[in-house]
Amino acid sequence: MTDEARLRVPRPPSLREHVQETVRSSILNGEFRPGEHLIERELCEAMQVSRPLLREALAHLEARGLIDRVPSRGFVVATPTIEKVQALYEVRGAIEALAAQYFAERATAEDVALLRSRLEVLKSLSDRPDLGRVRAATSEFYDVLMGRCGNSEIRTVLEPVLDRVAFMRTQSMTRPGRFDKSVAEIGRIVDAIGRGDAEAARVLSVEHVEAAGVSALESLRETAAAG
Amino acid sequence: MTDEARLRVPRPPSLREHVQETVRSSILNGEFRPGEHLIERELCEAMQVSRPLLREALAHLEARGLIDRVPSRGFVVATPTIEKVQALYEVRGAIEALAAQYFAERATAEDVALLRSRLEVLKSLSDRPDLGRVRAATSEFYDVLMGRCGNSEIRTVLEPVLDRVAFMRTQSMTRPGRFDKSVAEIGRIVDAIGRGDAEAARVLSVEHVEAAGVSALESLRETAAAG
DNA sequence: CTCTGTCAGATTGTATGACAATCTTGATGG
DNA sequence: CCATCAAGATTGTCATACAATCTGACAGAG
Repeated sequence: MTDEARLRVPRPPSLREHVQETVRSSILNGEFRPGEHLIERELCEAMQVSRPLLREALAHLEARGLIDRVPSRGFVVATPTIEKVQALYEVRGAIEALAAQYFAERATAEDVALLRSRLEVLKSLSDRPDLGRVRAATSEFYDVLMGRCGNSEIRTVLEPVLDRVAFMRTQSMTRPGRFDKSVAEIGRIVDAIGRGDAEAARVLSVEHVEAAGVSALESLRETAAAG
Repeated sequence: MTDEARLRVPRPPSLREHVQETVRSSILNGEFRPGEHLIERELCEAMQVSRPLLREALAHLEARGLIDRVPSRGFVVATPTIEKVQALYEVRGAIEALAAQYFAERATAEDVALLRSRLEVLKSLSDRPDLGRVRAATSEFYDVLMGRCGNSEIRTVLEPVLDRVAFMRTQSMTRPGRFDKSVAEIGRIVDAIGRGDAEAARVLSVEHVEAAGVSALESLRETAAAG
């Protein structure tokens, strides 16, 4: 396995993969709004790819829950209802707690140091919270947490969940004080991990995601009321 | 939402959906073995559908982790390694525990009664464990557990995980005594749910899936050693 | 006899164009 | 203003095509 990974020659990402990531990131950063109808011909022209290829990519994104298929109408960007967001945050809490717990139990000192360094990046952004930077730093933190917690499947399960609440997350991060609180909570989780206190890491993670969920639901209700 | 669900007129499953389910069930019941190469032209001919349509279906299954894409070689049925199965059972435990916990906290008496009836079906199979019947009954039990636990997203997250260990599960169920033990464990979970003891339901679920994982890994090691 | 290079065949990756079924929209007429 | 209908847009699906790449076999070199 080590050899396999080390000797692998990097392949250029396939065209389909590229299409998929393009649509995905367009949704994640809000370029395509929830409920928006994705018109295949338009996307094909914009990206200069064939319709079968685009539809393959969309099928992939549909399976991940990022878009919905409406019969005879095609694909629309998934709309987060209150119930769905609530449910997603509950699931996210359980899985993230598992990741934190395993990280505390299984990670090496080097892994913990890396996690700490990602946390430092987040902390350094507290002064001037640039949305793009915050997203990138958060994503890198999760990369380490999911990638080195000793359970390779947590990533495959958690990633779609994070994608589906990504838009909520950036919205709730802009709420006054939420970002600092969030970083502080994550700091306590990392501290628990550093102590090797898996149970504390687990509980703190559940609480952290719960708080994040409350914040996300608040901003969702606001925008729903405003719209 | 209630209206939406109640008023929906049943649509015939689209062709693509049908293709997808056909390939999926062929993998789940072991007709396509792990590692097997899926040749597109053959599948197209067998199902009498076009290649773009088949590839859409395969893209969907790839996103769910049931098949892997090998560059320039196409799709192969995902191979469960020891590490992956271990990791999947850990994740499954966390999510299933969440479902059981919420079921205990949120379900109505009617829901609990329905869950109990599904359990009775499982118990009734203890005498003569027919593999097909066991699978069907287990799947129906999970349908109720996931569908009525008060969190609609648990299903979307747990289902792919269950799919990916489906083959392991049927294998480990045939181990002497495992099925009866499994049913007994599930019985204790349902009892806890019936008492409204969410914490017990959670812990018992984690333990149940842990035991199931041990059994699955044992049979995986055996077949690995035999092959 | 083993290794290496090469070539044909098989298979994927991707594109084009097409057409019926269905939905939406706007116009028409009451 | 409302109901009806026709035109246009869009999806669902197909057949076909072709270059790039992989596989396996075969031939030649050491």
